[in-house]
Amino acid sequence: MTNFDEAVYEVLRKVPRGSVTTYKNIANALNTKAYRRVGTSLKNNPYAPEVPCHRVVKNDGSIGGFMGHISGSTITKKIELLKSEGVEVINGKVVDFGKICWRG
DNA sequence: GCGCTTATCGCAC
DNA sequence: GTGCGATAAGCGC
Repeated sequence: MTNFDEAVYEVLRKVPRGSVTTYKNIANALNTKAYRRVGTSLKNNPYAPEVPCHRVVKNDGSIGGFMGHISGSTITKKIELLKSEGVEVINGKVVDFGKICWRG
């Protein structure tokens, strides 16, 4: 896999609606440890609707979002979308995260 | 229990 | 060749 990004998108696309995954989970799926690279690749997000970067959260269930820029423009709106899918996000954290945590 | 530091991997400059 | 970045885990206080 030359394109790390593409691999991330592919894995993320496998995540079913109403579930969330973590950077570590994706990195693990890719058999790598570049947790940070995963998010950075999601930042590019050329497959916006197909690669829901908002569906990816930290290993703790917190959105993390953008080094703390969350409240303002990026993730916040998408959180509402997540709630529409069945993923409830409160205070920037996924509810029942450990239950909807998707794992390959 | 909370906070800070170190470790890790790939990509861009 | 060096630095940086949507994290993670460990150690310290």
